[in-house]
Amino acid sequence: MITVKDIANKLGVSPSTVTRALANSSRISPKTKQLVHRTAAEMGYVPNAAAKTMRGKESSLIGLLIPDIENNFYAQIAKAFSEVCNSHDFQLTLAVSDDNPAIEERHIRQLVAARCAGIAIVPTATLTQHSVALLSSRNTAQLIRRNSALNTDWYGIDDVAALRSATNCLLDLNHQRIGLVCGEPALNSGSARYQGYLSALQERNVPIDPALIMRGPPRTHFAQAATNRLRMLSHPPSAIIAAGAGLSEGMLNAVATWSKDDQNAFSLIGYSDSSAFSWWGGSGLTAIALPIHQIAADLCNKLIQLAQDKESKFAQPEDTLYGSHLILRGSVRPYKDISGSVP
Amino acid sequence: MITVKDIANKLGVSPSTVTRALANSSRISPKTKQLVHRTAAEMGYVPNAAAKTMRGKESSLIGLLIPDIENNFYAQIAKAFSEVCNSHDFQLTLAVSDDNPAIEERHIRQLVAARCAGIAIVPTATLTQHSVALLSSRNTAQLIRRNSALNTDWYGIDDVAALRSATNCLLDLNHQRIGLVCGEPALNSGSARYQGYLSALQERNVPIDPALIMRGPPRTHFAQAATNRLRMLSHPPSAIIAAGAGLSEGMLNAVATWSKDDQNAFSLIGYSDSSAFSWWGGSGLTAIALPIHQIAADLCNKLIQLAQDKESKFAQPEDTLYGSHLILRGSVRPYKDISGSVP
DNA sequence: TTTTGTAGTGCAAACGTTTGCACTAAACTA
DNA sequence: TAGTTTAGTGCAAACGTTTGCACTACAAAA
Repeated sequence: MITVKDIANKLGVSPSTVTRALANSSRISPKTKQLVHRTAAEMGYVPNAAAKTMRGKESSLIGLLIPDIENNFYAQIAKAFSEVCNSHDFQLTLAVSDDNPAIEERHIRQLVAARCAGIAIVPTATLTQHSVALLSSRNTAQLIRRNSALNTDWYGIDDVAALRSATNCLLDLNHQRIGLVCGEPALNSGSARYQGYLSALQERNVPIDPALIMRGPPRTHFAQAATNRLRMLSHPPSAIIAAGAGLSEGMLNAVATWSKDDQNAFSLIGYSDSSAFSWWGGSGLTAIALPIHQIAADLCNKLIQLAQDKESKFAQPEDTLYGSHLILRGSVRPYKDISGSVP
Repeated sequence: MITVKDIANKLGVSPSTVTRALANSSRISPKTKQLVHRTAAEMGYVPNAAAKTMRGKESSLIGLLIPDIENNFYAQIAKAFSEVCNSHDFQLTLAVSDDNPAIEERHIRQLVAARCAGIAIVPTATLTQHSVALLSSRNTAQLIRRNSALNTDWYGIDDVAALRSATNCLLDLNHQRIGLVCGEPALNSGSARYQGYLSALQERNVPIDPALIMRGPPRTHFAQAATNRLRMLSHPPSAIIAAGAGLSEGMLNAVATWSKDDQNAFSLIGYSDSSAFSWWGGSGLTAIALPIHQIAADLCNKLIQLAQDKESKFAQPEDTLYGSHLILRGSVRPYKDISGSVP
């Protein structure tokens, strides 16, 4: 591989002149600059990022650590990061934790070893102590989920409002028994969504049936099982809300195995809209739509800004909340009592 | 940040002893090893990957360059890469080209600058000359698409067979006019899929109507427009095959805007199965299923192996083909002539 | 006792880039 | 003319890790 030294030798100048010319320093004569640039291009010079990192203390890598990449929600985040990184000449490293704290720690160690300029993380509910320690002195920000052990910026959704509006939508259509598939209490996102659901019911004095509330790990598998359990209840709900991106996937996987009649017996609401939801079931899946691209892009920009501004590094961490809105599709229908007790 | 030198100073030994101890060299006494390991952990030492790269000539990064990440097909690839990289202590850097050769070149330059141990690429149809030159001396492999300007291994699908079987499936159900939404001729994948379609028709002596064949860039937008054009034909097809992952997305986006009657008037086949396809339209989308996780994992393993075995580096590039199978769902129905000309 | 072997450790160089400082030569200023 | 500035360039050190070579003890062999 060609190095600055090779270019310098070929041109009979010193390596420093070459670097400065390539960096467009004002202290190099225009002729020299042009010559260096041309020669570098001719020789196929590509700077060595590792060497640059060595001197500068930090690489131009931005780390993104997410639980899943197959889920469209996280894919959208990755897309936004890719775009922002590219436009600022940073490079994206993707790490997938599969919601496993051990794998997560492994990835964090790698990201720190790479001296990433910034790290964005959707943390698991139970970050290991090592993970916390590794991240503590680095430029880090949390996305969607917020782990209080991490003293960082957080970019998230106003989930209380999001779930309240989803629940209200169903209440407006006379649903009274609304199933909720939700993240476990250890997840702040799960708790906020749960609170939103609860408060909507309470405001209307609708009785709360704990049997309708399924809380567990934010995984597809759990949601699939939970959704099937809701269906099998002796007194089942008439509607189900999946309060998470992975959970929505699980819910839909479950429903896909049901009979047509059963499918029609439940109104459904998913979390984080995706284009696949508009195809769903012929009439589409009603879903909570999030400005997720915007959130991810904002966060990525913030990380890059923090990496570049040495001063702003000592600012207090802030929380940034984003709103959401409901997209109504065919999966939500007005409740009709089929028991016959009321005309 | 803690360095080996810091550990060495604290212990009163030399940096080389520390490195060797951490690397479990047989030439270090067990006591020293244990001491060093403990001290390193206590001090929170995390090795500097850049320094390691400097010495070793190569980083432990694996670059993955794909056209899109929101499409489930590519997300599955990224997932497989993430898993394999993690299990071999490599790190994944993700680059999204959006099928734009200029962005692609930019990313390639970054990947080369990072001295990636291996680069996997789903190339655009028209790689720039610079891109080709940058990749020429690096450990590279192509995935799915194959650009002949790149003299590398290729891991792809037997697309002729895949499209032949999809087309035959429709012919078996008496469809005669089958629309094809396909990648442009400059893409080898597009050409192979086109050939598969053609050969199936020819083998049964079914007339080929060029109006039914839409070839263009492998983008969602193109496919959406093309699908809408097929519907508007004065003599429209009774079935449509989307011969690409992005193209399937476009086709479904188009169909989602149609009337229920029109939706039922067309049998549909998508490319690269995903869980969302099983939800599609209530009865599911028939699709060509690919062992994409396996393909991506195999390729990633190969890249890592090549990066580690110095000898195998000079082997001739090979093509590896994978089979596919059709998953039948409700979107494909037998053809019924509704013109009334035949009973 | 001398020689040979070996276990354990240290020294120093190298990887490629950047940058503070020093230097030269030419162009000004007084 | 002598002193001062300025433009342009070079020298050398530093970043953190690894590794070939050299070195010191001490043990085993002759």
